[in-house]
Amino acid sequence: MADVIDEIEAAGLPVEGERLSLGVAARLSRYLQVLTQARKMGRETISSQELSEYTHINPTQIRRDLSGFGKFGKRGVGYNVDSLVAEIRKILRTAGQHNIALFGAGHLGQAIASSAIFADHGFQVVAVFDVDEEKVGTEIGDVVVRPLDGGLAKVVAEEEVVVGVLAVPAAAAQEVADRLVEAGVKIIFNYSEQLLQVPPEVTVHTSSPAVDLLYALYFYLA
Amino acid sequence: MADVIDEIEAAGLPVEGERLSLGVAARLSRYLQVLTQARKMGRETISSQELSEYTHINPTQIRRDLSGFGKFGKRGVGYNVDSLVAEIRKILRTAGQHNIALFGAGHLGQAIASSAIFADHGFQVVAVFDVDEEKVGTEIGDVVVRPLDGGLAKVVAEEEVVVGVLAVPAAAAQEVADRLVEAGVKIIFNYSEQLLQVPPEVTVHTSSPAVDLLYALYFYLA
DNA sequence: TAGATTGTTAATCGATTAACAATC
DNA sequence: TAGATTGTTAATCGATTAACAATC
Repeated sequence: MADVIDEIEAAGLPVEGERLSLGVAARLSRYLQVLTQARKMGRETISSQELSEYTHINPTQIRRDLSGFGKFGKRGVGYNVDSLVAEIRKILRTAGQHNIALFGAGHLGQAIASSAIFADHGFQVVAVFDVDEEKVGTEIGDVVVRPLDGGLAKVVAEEEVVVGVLAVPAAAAQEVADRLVEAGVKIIFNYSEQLLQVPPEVTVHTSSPAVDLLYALYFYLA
Repeated sequence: MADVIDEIEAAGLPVEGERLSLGVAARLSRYLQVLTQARKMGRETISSQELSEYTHINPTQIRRDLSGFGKFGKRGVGYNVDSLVAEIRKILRTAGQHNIALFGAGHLGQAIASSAIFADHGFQVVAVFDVDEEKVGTEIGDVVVRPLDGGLAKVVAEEEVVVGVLAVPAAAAQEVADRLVEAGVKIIFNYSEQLLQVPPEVTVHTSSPAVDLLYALYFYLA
């Protein structure tokens, strides 16, 4: 049996139950976003060619990624949007609901809280924190803004928060990160420019639109 | 001479004047962001190990990327932050100033306009457009909000706008994209969830924080 | 049937990694 | 000198691409 798995792996194909490679997981996430949006637009099927146009990922790569997990497409037609969404969610094991705590109720925080993009992928903002006393007590979405020291650890535990999103000024980001680490949060999403220091078991994702722009510009200018 | 270049290329090293590979350009952009921030924090040198912690890119990969363009580091010490910023900007040919037009003066638009992240990398918001008549005429940063049909093509030409940033609702994104294409803008940065249709010479970058989150979550849950 | 698109192969290219001498 | 970190090699692994038979 181990021989068979070795053989499958040698062929470069993903194995059920195995951890996905970084690249495959990243690409599947991108397919999922396009599919989710295509579904909203009423699309029933989509081809690897179209997925490629929206993700800038090679169509052969897309077919290869997907065919590793099953025969999801129909030749001559493409992939059924609904069923492919379900399949990828199964593969990524993110079919459920995940709770987020948001820090910062300024423009960025309000933009995030009111964006559909998190909700579309099963993320729900269950708590918002801000240091500004004028903002504390106001409502964002249907969540009341709490003071920063308003029982963060308790909220994380009770609401099963798995992700902390930082939409605070750079100067405040490290302190909030420290509190999140202390409360046991393992994933931090950093929208500030601040470089964060965290223990190795915590993952920080820094969102950097300007970096993407530099990169796009290079190919435009060159 | 061509033989020498062939040999260098065969060794996998970048050649002066050649177009960078997608991967190298993307990674250099990320190094640049971390270096920019490290400089703000008063750091004078940084090691490949530290760059790796902030970018999640392998330290050997980082040294390899950089050594392809010159010997920028000091053994036992690391890289000088200031000079490495200058070197990478030279390599990416993005040392200059680039102008942006922003669409949408809501929470997201205001967050973008007031963020330091674009400014840090030489991008300047030179015009803001919005359909909302109440917002038209107000100031964001030091730019007055214009009506959406307020001479977009003229602004693009006169202010040398190279990038259009969409911070509008999904329903409005395609129309703005069409107008940008018509005005000759070749790079569109899309913060809405909308999948945009554009001609092949135009590049769309869709910023998708939720996608990054899905991806991070996969490794946390698995 | 004709056209389109998947699933898959095979060949190439670029990324990743460990290891270590060179050297600050 | 001792410790740290670069620059570079070599070996492996994963991504990319073209091509095309299978089949809807």
